[in-house]
Amino acid sequence: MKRTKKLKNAISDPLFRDISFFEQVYEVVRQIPEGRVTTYGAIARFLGSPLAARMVGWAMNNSHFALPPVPAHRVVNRNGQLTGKMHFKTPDEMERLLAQEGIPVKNDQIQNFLTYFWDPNIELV
DNA sequence: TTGTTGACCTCTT
DNA sequence: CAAGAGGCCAACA
Repeated sequence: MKRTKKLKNAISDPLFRDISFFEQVYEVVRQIPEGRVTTYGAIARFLGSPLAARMVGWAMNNSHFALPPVPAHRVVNRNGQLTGKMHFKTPDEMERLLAQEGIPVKNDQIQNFLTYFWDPNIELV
């Protein structure tokens, strides 16, 4: 499918949504329950591309445009680090949102990460 | 159109 | 055990 121009519109215009890798990522992220987190790799694997974790990162970068809003703060890297915190409105936004949901964060690192980890490959059959 | 660059992960020296 | 490279898909110059 030709999608160069179309996809560009889809990204820049939230109302012009298209089924793309990005959209799939958004869908998964929206399924993350409150107070739980998942990883880029888990999402990538769930979408059928275990090695496409970087793309998930890219998707999150554009998640600001997505409607309905995507809880991007619930996605961290494999170690439970808040690697994307600098891409929020304010650097402490991500940590604040997580803490608000009852997830302890210290030095950009989620404490007891495995306790809060939510794997779409298991939860979403 | 080609090359570089990502909010990353995994396998290989 | 540490370090490097490859891989994925899309954006941008």
